[in-house]
Amino acid sequence: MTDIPTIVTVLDRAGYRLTEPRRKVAGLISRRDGHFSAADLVDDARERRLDVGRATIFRALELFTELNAVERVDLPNGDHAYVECEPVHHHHVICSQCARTTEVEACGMPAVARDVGRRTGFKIQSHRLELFGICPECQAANSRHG
Amino acid sequence: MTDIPTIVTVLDRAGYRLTEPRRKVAGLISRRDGHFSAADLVDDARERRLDVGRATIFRALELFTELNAVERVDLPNGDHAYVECEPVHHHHVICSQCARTTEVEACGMPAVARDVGRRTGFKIQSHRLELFGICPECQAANSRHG
DNA sequence: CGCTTGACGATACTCAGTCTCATTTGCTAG
DNA sequence: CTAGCAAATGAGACTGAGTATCGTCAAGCG
Repeated sequence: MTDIPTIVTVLDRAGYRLTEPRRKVAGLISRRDGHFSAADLVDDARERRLDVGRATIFRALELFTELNAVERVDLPNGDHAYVECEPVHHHHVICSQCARTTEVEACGMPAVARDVGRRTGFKIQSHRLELFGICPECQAANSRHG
Repeated sequence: MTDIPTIVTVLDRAGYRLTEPRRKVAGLISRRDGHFSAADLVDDARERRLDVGRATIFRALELFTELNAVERVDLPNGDHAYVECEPVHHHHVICSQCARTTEVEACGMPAVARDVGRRTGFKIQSHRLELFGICPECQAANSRHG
Protein backbone atom coordinates (compact mmCIF):
# COMPACT_ATOMS: atom_id res chain seq x y z
CA MET A 1 0.00 0.00 0.00
CA THR A 2 2.99 2.29 0.14
CA ASP A 3 3.51 3.73 -3.30
CA ILE A 4 6.16 2.88 -5.80
CA PRO A 5 8.28 5.97 -5.09
CA THR A 6 9.05 4.62 -1.62
CA ILE A 7 10.86 1.55 -2.86
CA VAL A 8 12.42 3.39 -5.77
CA THR A 9 13.69 6.11 -3.49
CA VAL A 10 15.21 3.60 -1.13
CA LEU A 11 16.96 1.94 -4.07
CA ASP A 12 18.30 5.23 -5.34
CA ARG A 13 19.53 6.36 -1.96
CA ALA A 14 21.38 3.09 -1.47
CA GLY A 15 23.19 3.62 -4.76
CA TYR A 16 21.50 0.96 -6.86
CA ARG A 17 20.50 1.44 -10.47
CA LEU A 18 16.92 2.42 -11.13
CA THR A 19 16.27 -0.10 -13.86
CA GLU A 20 13.04 -0.66 -15.69
CA PRO A 21 12.56 -4.22 -14.33
CA ARG A 22 13.07 -3.04 -10.77
CA ARG A 23 10.45 -0.32 -11.23
CA LYS A 24 8.09 -2.93 -12.58
CA VAL A 25 8.60 -5.25 -9.63
CA ALA A 26 8.19 -2.32 -7.24
CA GLY A 27 4.96 -1.50 -9.05
CA LEU A 28 3.66 -5.03 -8.69
CA ILE A 29 4.44 -5.01 -4.98
CA SER A 30 2.71 -1.70 -4.39
CA ARG A 31 -0.45 -2.98 -6.07
CA ARG A 32 -0.57 -5.81 -3.58
CA ASP A 33 -2.42 -5.58 -0.35
CA GLY A 34 -1.49 -8.47 1.89
CA HIS A 35 1.42 -10.81 1.84
CA PHE A 36 2.63 -12.30 -1.42
CA SER A 37 5.14 -14.84 -2.62
CA ALA A 38 7.74 -14.58 -5.34
CA ALA A 39 5.52 -16.85 -7.40
CA ASP A 40 2.61 -14.41 -7.02
CA LEU A 41 4.70 -11.66 -8.54
CA VAL A 42 5.84 -13.92 -11.34
CA ASP A 43 2.18 -14.63 -12.14
CA ASP A 44 1.22 -10.97 -11.89
CA ALA A 45 4.00 -10.04 -14.25
CA ARG A 46 3.00 -12.64 -16.80
CA GLU A 47 -0.64 -11.64 -16.58
CA ARG A 48 0.13 -8.02 -17.24
CA ARG A 49 2.67 -8.94 -19.90
CA LEU A 50 5.38 -7.04 -18.14
CA ASP A 51 8.18 -9.17 -19.53
CA VAL A 52 10.28 -9.44 -16.42
CA GLY A 53 12.42 -12.53 -15.98
CA ARG A 54 11.80 -14.93 -13.14
CA ALA A 55 15.33 -14.59 -11.84
CA THR A 56 14.98 -10.83 -11.88
CA ILE A 57 11.97 -10.98 -9.61
CA PHE A 58 13.84 -13.13 -7.13
CA ARG A 59 16.82 -10.80 -7.31
CA ALA A 60 14.65 -7.74 -6.80
CA LEU A 61 12.93 -9.29 -3.80
CA GLU A 62 16.26 -10.21 -2.31
CA LEU A 63 17.53 -6.68 -2.79
CA PHE A 64 14.38 -5.03 -1.44
CA THR A 65 14.53 -7.31 1.58
CA GLU A 66 18.11 -6.34 2.22
CA LEU A 67 17.12 -2.67 2.03
CA ASN A 68 14.21 -3.31 4.40
CA ALA A 69 11.64 -2.10 1.91
CA VAL A 70 10.09 -5.52 2.11
CA GLU A 71 10.18 -8.21 4.75
CA ARG A 72 10.08 -11.96 4.67
CA VAL A 73 7.51 -13.62 6.89
CA ASP A 74 6.72 -17.24 7.54
CA LEU A 75 3.12 -18.28 7.32
CA PRO A 76 1.65 -20.80 9.79
CA ASN A 77 1.78 -23.50 7.13
CA GLY A 78 5.49 -22.93 6.68
CA ASP A 79 5.32 -21.11 3.39
CA HIS A 80 7.47 -18.08 2.79
CA ALA A 81 5.91 -14.78 1.90
CA TYR A 82 6.83 -11.13 1.72
CA VAL A 83 5.15 -7.97 2.94
CA GLU A 84 5.97 -4.42 2.04
CA CYS A 85 6.91 -2.43 5.12
CA GLU A 86 8.58 0.48 6.80
CA PRO A 87 12.28 0.07 7.54
CA VAL A 88 12.05 0.09 11.34
CA HIS A 89 11.85 -2.76 13.82
CA HIS A 90 8.29 -4.00 14.04
CA HIS A 91 6.14 -7.08 13.70
CA HIS A 92 3.29 -8.13 11.51
CA VAL A 93 -0.27 -9.06 12.24
CA ILE A 94 -1.49 -11.23 9.42
CA CYS A 95 -5.11 -11.91 8.61
CA SER A 96 -5.50 -15.63 8.06
CA GLN A 97 -8.57 -15.03 5.96
CA CYS A 98 -7.66 -12.26 3.50
CA ALA A 99 -3.87 -12.15 3.96
CA ARG A 100 -3.91 -8.43 4.70
CA THR A 101 -1.15 -7.38 7.07
CA THR A 102 -0.67 -4.59 9.56
CA GLU A 103 2.50 -3.47 11.27
CA VAL A 104 2.74 -3.02 15.03
CA GLU A 105 5.68 -2.05 17.17
CA ALA A 106 4.66 -4.66 19.74
CA CYS A 107 6.22 -2.62 22.49
CA GLY A 108 5.81 -5.38 25.04
CA MET A 109 8.36 -7.59 23.34
CA PRO A 110 11.58 -6.23 24.82
CA ALA A 111 10.25 -7.08 28.27
CA VAL A 112 9.40 -10.62 27.19
CA ALA A 113 12.82 -11.05 25.59
CA ARG A 114 14.54 -9.75 28.69
CA ASP A 115 12.54 -12.06 30.89
CA VAL A 116 13.31 -15.08 28.75
CA GLY A 117 16.98 -14.16 28.72
CA ARG A 118 17.04 -14.00 32.48
CA ARG A 119 15.29 -17.32 32.90
CA THR A 120 17.29 -19.30 30.35
CA GLY A 121 20.68 -17.67 30.57
CA PHE A 122 20.63 -17.01 26.83
CA LYS A 123 21.93 -13.72 25.53
CA ILE A 124 18.97 -12.87 23.28
CA GLN A 125 20.03 -11.29 20.02
CA SER A 126 16.90 -11.22 17.92
CA HIS A 127 13.44 -12.57 17.73
CA ARG A 128 10.81 -13.34 15.22
CA LEU A 129 7.21 -12.65 16.12
CA GLU A 130 4.29 -13.06 13.84
CA LEU A 131 0.69 -12.80 14.92
CA PHE A 132 -2.16 -14.41 13.03
CA GLY A 133 -5.82 -13.61 13.34
CA ILE A 134 -8.85 -12.11 11.66
CA CYS A 135 -8.74 -8.48 10.59
CA PRO A 136 -11.58 -6.06 11.42
CA GLU A 137 -12.88 -6.07 7.83
CA CYS A 138 -13.16 -9.85 7.71
CA GLN A 139 -14.77 -9.92 11.15
CA ALA A 140 -17.41 -7.49 9.93
CA ALA A 141 -17.95 -9.41 6.71
CA ASN A 142 -18.24 -12.67 8.61
CA SER A 143 -20.86 -11.38 11.01
CA ARG A 144 -22.90 -9.91 8.17
CA HIS A 145 -23.44 -13.17 6.36
CA GLY A 146 -21.91 -15.80 8.56
CA MET B 1 17.10 -35.11 24.45
CA THR B 2 13.86 -36.71 25.47
CA ASP B 3 14.18 -40.45 25.00
CA ILE B 4 12.69 -42.60 22.30
CA PRO B 5 9.88 -43.99 24.48
CA THR B 6 8.30 -40.54 24.62
CA ILE B 7 7.65 -40.34 20.91
CA VAL B 8 6.80 -44.01 20.63
CA THR B 9 4.33 -43.75 23.48
CA VAL B 10 2.65 -40.77 21.90
CA LEU B 11 2.34 -42.71 18.66
CA ASP B 12 0.88 -45.70 20.40
CA ARG B 13 -1.61 -43.70 22.41
CA ALA B 14 -2.81 -41.97 19.26
CA GLY B 15 -3.50 -45.31 17.66
CA TYR B 16 -0.71 -45.37 15.09
CA ARG B 17 1.30 -48.43 14.22
CA LEU B 18 4.63 -48.80 15.94
CA THR B 19 6.61 -49.66 12.87
CA GLU B 20 10.31 -50.28 12.66
CA PRO B 21 11.02 -47.23 10.46
CA ARG B 22 9.13 -44.96 12.86
CA ARG B 23 11.16 -46.29 15.77
CA LYS B 24 14.33 -45.60 13.83
CA VAL B 25 13.33 -42.04 13.03
CA ALA B 26 12.34 -41.48 16.66
CA GLY B 27 15.74 -42.82 17.62
CA LEU B 28 17.53 -40.44 15.29
CA ILE B 29 15.59 -37.51 16.66
CA SER B 30 16.32 -38.39 20.25
CA ARG B 31 20.06 -38.53 19.53
CA ARG B 32 19.92 -34.95 18.28
CA ASP B 33 20.49 -32.02 20.52
CA GLY B 34 19.45 -28.84 18.79
CA HIS B 35 17.26 -28.23 15.81
CA PHE B 36 17.53 -30.42 12.75
CA SER B 37 16.13 -30.59 9.27
CA ALA B 38 14.58 -33.49 7.42
CA ALA B 39 17.77 -33.62 5.37
CA ASP B 40 19.82 -34.01 8.56
CA LEU B 41 17.85 -37.09 9.50
CA VAL B 42 18.19 -38.49 5.99
CA ASP B 43 21.96 -38.09 6.28
CA ASP B 44 22.05 -39.59 9.77
CA ALA B 45 20.08 -42.57 8.57
CA ARG B 46 22.36 -43.17 5.62
CA GLU B 47 25.45 -42.80 7.77
CA ARG B 48 24.23 -45.38 10.24
CA ARG B 49 22.94 -47.59 7.45
CA LEU B 50 19.47 -47.62 8.91
CA ASP B 51 17.81 -48.21 5.57
CA VAL B 52 14.90 -45.85 6.00
CA GLY B 53 13.41 -44.29 2.90
CA ARG B 54 13.48 -40.56 2.34
CA ALA B 55 9.72 -40.35 1.99
CA THR B 56 9.32 -42.24 5.24
CA ILE B 57 11.37 -39.72 7.14
CA PHE B 58 9.26 -36.89 5.79
CA ARG B 59 6.11 -38.78 6.63
CA ALA B 60 7.30 -39.56 10.15
CA LEU B 61 8.20 -35.93 10.76
CA GLU B 62 4.82 -34.84 9.53
CA LEU B 63 3.11 -37.29 11.84
CA PHE B 64 5.24 -36.43 14.86
CA THR B 65 4.55 -32.76 14.23
CA GLU B 66 0.85 -33.41 14.13
CA LEU B 67 1.09 -35.25 17.44
CA ASN B 68 3.11 -32.37 18.91
CA ALA B 69 6.07 -34.60 19.68
CA VAL B 70 8.12 -32.38 17.43
CA GLU B 71 7.70 -28.79 16.30
CA ARG B 72 8.57 -26.92 13.16
CA VAL B 73 10.54 -23.73 13.61
CA ASP B 74 11.77 -21.19 11.10
CA LEU B 75 15.37 -20.15 11.35
CA PRO B 76 16.37 -16.50 10.80
CA ASN B 77 17.66 -17.36 7.33
CA GLY B 78 14.28 -18.74 6.39
CA ASP B 79 15.21 -22.41 6.54
CA HIS B 80 12.83 -24.88 8.09
CA ALA B 81 13.90 -27.01 11.00
CA TYR B 82 12.36 -29.21 13.67
CA VAL B 83 12.89 -29.48 17.41
CA GLU B 84 11.72 -32.21 19.70
CA CYS B 85 9.44 -30.83 22.41
CA GLU B 86 6.80 -31.25 25.01
CA PRO B 87 3.22 -31.12 23.73
CA VAL B 88 2.15 -27.90 25.47
CA HIS B 89 2.07 -24.34 24.19
CA HIS B 90 5.51 -22.83 24.45
CA HIS B 91 8.22 -21.12 22.45
CA HIS B 92 11.81 -21.87 21.61
CA VAL B 93 15.00 -20.07 22.33
CA ILE B 94 17.50 -21.09 19.71
CA CYS B 95 21.26 -20.72 20.03
CA SER B 96 22.53 -19.23 16.81
CA GLN B 97 25.95 -20.71 17.46
CA CYS B 98 25.38 -24.34 18.42
CA ALA B 99 21.72 -24.74 17.42
CA ARG B 100 20.76 -25.99 20.86
CA THR B 101 17.22 -25.08 21.83
CA THR B 102 15.39 -24.50 25.07
CA GLU B 103 11.68 -24.27 25.66
CA VAL B 104 10.09 -21.39 27.57
CA GLU B 105 6.49 -20.66 28.30
CA ALA B 106 7.08 -16.98 27.56
CA CYS B 107 4.32 -16.02 29.93
CA GLY B 108 4.39 -12.40 28.83
CA MET B 109 3.06 -13.22 25.39
CA PRO B 110 -0.68 -13.31 26.07
CA ALA B 111 -0.45 -9.71 27.27
CA VAL B 112 1.40 -8.66 24.14
CA ALA B 113 -1.12 -10.46 21.93
CA ARG B 114 -4.01 -8.89 23.77
CA ASP B 115 -2.47 -5.46 23.45
CA VAL B 116 -1.85 -5.89 19.73
CA GLY B 117 -5.40 -7.10 19.26
CA ARG B 118 -6.76 -4.03 20.99
CA ARG B 119 -4.64 -1.65 18.97
CA THR B 120 -5.22 -3.19 15.54
CA GLY B 121 -8.74 -4.50 15.87
CA PHE B 122 -7.56 -7.97 14.84
CA LYS B 123 -8.96 -10.98 16.61
CA ILE B 124 -5.66 -12.70 17.36
CA GLN B 125 -5.83 -16.46 16.94
CA SER B 126 -2.28 -17.64 17.14
CA HIS B 127 1.25 -16.41 17.09
CA ARG B 128 4.67 -17.59 16.28
CA LEU B 129 7.54 -16.48 18.45
CA GLU B 130 11.08 -17.60 18.12
CA LEU B 131 13.97 -16.11 20.03
CA PHE B 132 17.54 -16.31 18.83
CA GLY B 133 20.64 -15.75 20.88
CA ILE B 134 23.71 -17.32 22.43
CA CYS B 135 23.25 -20.06 24.98
CA PRO B 136 25.09 -20.06 28.32
CA GLU B 137 27.51 -22.82 27.21
CA CYS B 138 28.58 -20.94 24.10
CA GLN B 139 28.90 -17.70 26.04
CA ALA B 140 31.25 -19.44 28.45
CA ALA B 141 33.21 -21.08 25.66
CA ASN B 142 33.51 -17.77 23.84
CA SER B 143 34.84 -15.88 26.83
CA ARG B 144 37.41 -18.63 27.57
CA HIS B 145 39.16 -18.37 24.26
CA GLY B 146 37.56 -15.50 22.50
C1' DC C 1 27.55 10.38 -27.34
C1' DG C 2 30.04 6.40 -26.07
C1' DC C 3 31.95 3.52 -22.53
C1' DT C 4 31.89 0.71 -18.45
C1' DT C 5 29.85 -2.11 -15.41
C1' DG C 6 25.92 -3.52 -13.04
C1' DA C 7 21.77 -5.61 -14.23
C1' DC C 8 18.99 -8.55 -17.22
C1' DG C 9 16.75 -12.81 -19.23
C1' DA C 10 17.03 -17.49 -20.73
C1' DT C 11 17.99 -21.55 -19.21
C1' DA C 12 20.04 -25.17 -16.76
C1' DC C 13 20.41 -26.82 -12.35
C1' DT C 14 19.73 -28.14 -7.30
C1' DC C 15 17.24 -29.43 -3.55
C1' DA C 16 13.14 -29.86 -0.46
C1' DG C 17 9.08 -31.85 -0.31
C1' DT C 18 5.14 -34.63 -2.48
C1' DC C 19 2.93 -38.33 -5.04
C1' DT C 20 2.27 -42.96 -6.93
C1' DC C 21 2.17 -47.56 -6.67
C1' DA C 22 3.71 -52.12 -6.00
C1' DT C 23 5.35 -54.59 -1.93
C1' DT C 24 5.72 -55.42 2.95
C1' DT C 25 4.48 -55.54 7.76
C1' DG C 26 1.98 -54.52 12.17
C1' DC C 27 -1.87 -55.86 14.21
C1' DT C 28 -6.00 -58.40 15.26
C1' DA C 29 -9.46 -61.89 14.94
C1' DG C 30 -10.12 -66.44 14.65
C1' DC D 1 -0.18 -69.59 15.81
C1' DT D 2 -1.76 -68.18 11.53
C1' DA D 3 -4.27 -65.69 8.00
C1' DG D 4 -5.73 -61.63 6.17
C1' DC D 5 -6.35 -56.79 5.75
C1' DA D 6 -5.33 -52.14 6.08
C1' DA D 7 -1.78 -49.16 7.06
C1' DA D 8 2.80 -48.12 6.17
C1' DT D 9 6.98 -48.48 3.48
C1' DG D 10 10.52 -47.59 -0.24
C1' DA D 11 11.86 -46.58 -4.92
C1' DG D 12 11.68 -43.34 -7.81
C1' DA D 13 9.18 -40.00 -10.64
C1' DC D 14 7.60 -35.48 -10.18
C1' DT D 15 6.86 -30.48 -8.80
C1' DG D 16 8.03 -26.05 -7.66
C1' DA D 17 11.04 -22.71 -5.16
C1' DG D 18 15.12 -20.76 -5.40
C1' DT D 19 20.09 -20.35 -7.35
C1' DA D 20 23.95 -20.19 -10.74
C1' DT D 21 25.81 -19.27 -15.29
C1' DC D 22 26.65 -16.60 -19.04
C1' DG D 23 26.08 -13.95 -23.10
C1' DT D 24 23.56 -9.54 -23.97
C1' DC D 25 21.80 -5.00 -22.73
C1' DA D 26 21.17 -0.47 -20.86
C1' DA D 27 21.78 3.05 -16.74
C1' DG D 28 24.32 6.58 -15.68
C1' DC D 29 28.67 8.80 -15.89
C1' DG D 30 32.17 11.61 -18.10
